[in-house]
Amino acid sequence: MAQPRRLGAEGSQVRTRFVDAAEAILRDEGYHGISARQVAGRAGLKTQLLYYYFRTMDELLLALVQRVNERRLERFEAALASSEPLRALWELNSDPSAATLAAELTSIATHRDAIRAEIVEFATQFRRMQGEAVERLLPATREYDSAGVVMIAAALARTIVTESALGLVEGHAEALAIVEDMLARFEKPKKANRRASR
Amino acid sequence: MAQPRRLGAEGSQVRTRFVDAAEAILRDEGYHGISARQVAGRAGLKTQLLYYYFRTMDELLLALVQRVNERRLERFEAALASSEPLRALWELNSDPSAATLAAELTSIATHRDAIRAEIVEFATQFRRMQGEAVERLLPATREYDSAGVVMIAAALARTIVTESALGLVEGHAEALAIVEDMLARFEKPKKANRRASR
DNA sequence: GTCTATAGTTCGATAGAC
DNA sequence: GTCTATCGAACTATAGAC
Repeated sequence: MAQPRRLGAEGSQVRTRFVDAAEAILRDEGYHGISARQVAGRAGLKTQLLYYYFRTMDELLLALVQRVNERRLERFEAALASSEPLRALWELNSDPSAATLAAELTSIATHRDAIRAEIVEFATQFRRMQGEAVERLLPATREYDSAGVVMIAAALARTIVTESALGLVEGHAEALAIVEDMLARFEKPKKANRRASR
Repeated sequence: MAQPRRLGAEGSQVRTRFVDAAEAILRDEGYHGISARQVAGRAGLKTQLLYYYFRTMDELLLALVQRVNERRLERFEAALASSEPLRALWELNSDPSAATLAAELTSIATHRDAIRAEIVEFATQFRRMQGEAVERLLPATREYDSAGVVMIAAALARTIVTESALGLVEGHAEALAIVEDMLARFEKPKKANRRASR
């Protein structure tokens, strides 16, 4: 039992098209657009074909979450390798497309246990990795705990992206100015005075 | 036209019960539980009766949004009148019940124009009011812009609440420690050294 | 692997009796 | 103001032919 029908292979091109469509819908319309019919419609495929590749909608969403997470890890490594890793990390968290997707998936996670487990596990690890990276990047003389700074930055970045999508921008510019100030202060600490501006 | 059926009065007790039920569902289960049938079920009333009091589900949700906003304003005034207004403001933004509700309503706002307009308008005003209050509360010698600080605090508070509900807590304690430090530093500036702790 | 057909559920909303 | 009855649409998912 538990395996009534057989499924399309992981690497299948059609399977990928379904995941692509789910991602596009989540980005453009949000969680409410995610139904088997709409995903298939967007992919230009028959609704029932989706159930050949995924047992349930949860399975499709899980595949999307995993793909999103993998991509995020890759971009994280790239950010660390850049010449301004702190700024690159901030921009990774601020990427509208990725942040919107993450927010919608998190919203879905509220009432889908499998999705929630996957998201929470990854987010926990990812945030820890960011904390360790920032710990290495910031001067030892800094004022605040790395994990706390990463948490605050992540919360701010995602909030700005999701609010902007709604047309709510009050306070964004001012908050971004603070972030810019911090980045300018810490990104290239060479030997510069770290209590400079504002 | 546009007024096909007549509706129950604003002050009606039954009407309030529907709004109460919608609020409870949004708190406990999230946006996905908000359907006419489920709201009526929770209220112990017939589904069709809901449509006597509200023309559409949007109208019910709008009534809820307005009630939530009014309550928020009241609590804001109370916070300002407290002995530790900065802390009270932080706690207002961190209240799990209110923050969860706000987050779910915001999520719903994504694809409901009337709801979005109401939420965005209020949030804009409310954030501005908070900015002005903080501007008055913080010492003039402070480092950062009030509006920016309010934005960051609001984003952090809501994020911590919604993530905690999912079971994601990585970085929360560290971020809260930073907030505590700030509050301790600024809440009672009497004549104390403002570069004290850590 | 892809199709047609369809079961079974829930949804928002309305008509009309009482 | 509250009820019964119901429409039409969207939903997840399955059965079975090709």
